[in-house]
Amino acid sequence: MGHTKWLTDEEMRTWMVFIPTATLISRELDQQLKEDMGLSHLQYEILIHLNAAEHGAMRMTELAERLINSKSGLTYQIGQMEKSGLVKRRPCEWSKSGILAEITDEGRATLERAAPGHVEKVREILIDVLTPEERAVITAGLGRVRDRLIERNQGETCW
Amino acid sequence: MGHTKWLTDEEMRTWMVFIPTATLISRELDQQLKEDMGLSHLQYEILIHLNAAEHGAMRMTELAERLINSKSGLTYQIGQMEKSGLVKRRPCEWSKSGILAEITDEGRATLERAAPGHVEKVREILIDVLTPEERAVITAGLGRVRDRLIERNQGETCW
DNA sequence: CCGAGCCCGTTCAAATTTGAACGGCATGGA
DNA sequence: TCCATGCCGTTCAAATTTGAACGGGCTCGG
Repeated sequence: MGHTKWLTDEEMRTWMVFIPTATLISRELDQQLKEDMGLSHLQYEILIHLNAAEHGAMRMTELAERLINSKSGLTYQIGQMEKSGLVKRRPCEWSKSGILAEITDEGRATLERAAPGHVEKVREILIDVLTPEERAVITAGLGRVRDRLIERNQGETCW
Repeated sequence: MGHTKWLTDEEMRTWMVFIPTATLISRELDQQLKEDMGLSHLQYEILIHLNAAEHGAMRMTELAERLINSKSGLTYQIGQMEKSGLVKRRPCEWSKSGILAEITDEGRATLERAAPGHVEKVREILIDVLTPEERAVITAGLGRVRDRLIERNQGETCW
């Protein structure tokens, strides 16, 4: 505990580049989705996850975990999206206390319309700016970082 | 514009790893700072920037830009931190309408107490999980991504 | 001198996020 | 059977964030 192992210049550069980049990317995507389709990035992600799930439905808690979101935050957003007709709630058959969030046809249609612009933006600001080699390294390295963080958070119930 | 250039599997993997990792890291740091020192990550960053600035002071708008934050959001947070005594406001001498946010002694002391734990966490969750080679690639690649985003946002006044 | 336009930081209302607490339901051991 | 415990999704109040609008001061062209 006595001595802090400070970051070297090289380490500091990595760190100083990571957060701002992530913030900028997030901001950019949010803005694009909002302008084009009136969706927040979170809402878009919700649609993506539900669309990919079997039967287009997923349980609230599981969805929250996948999205790395708080349960209450998800409740709120699903509420909003239900109002917009992108999603609907349905009781879960096999677990009486569970609730399924299910994507509607309108939700799928919205997603289809939103996807091209979103993907294009992702390419433009991130993917196409990196070389395949860089992408490979980033995928491997950050993948490891992510897995550790997920693993470590296993024990905790939720937020 | 007919055809969307979708992401390949390899590209998709990069993308699917990036946002969750950033989210998890951000969450983790927020939590650690909050628990240890009652600071949000934004507040910590504000202290870092002010501490590094000449005279420990910076103009609101410039600070907001550096932090990639909205002006109104910064006004709010500086207000909070002023209440806590970490920061104070001071009129800007050379530009009558400007205001300087200045770190206080208490702010510096808080930062000093907060830094070791923060750095340790950054190491633990990101830096030490990556090899030096990975860090080099990430710094270069994401640095380019960041610079492009900043450049592109030059024209816009603010948020 | 005057007014248009700009930058500054703030204000405001609305939207969102957060975390703690709650009620419903299920499970397992006493 | 009965209660402790745990998970589920929701609710609630408080904190924060967002974006538009505002008032003040400055500068430049008329």
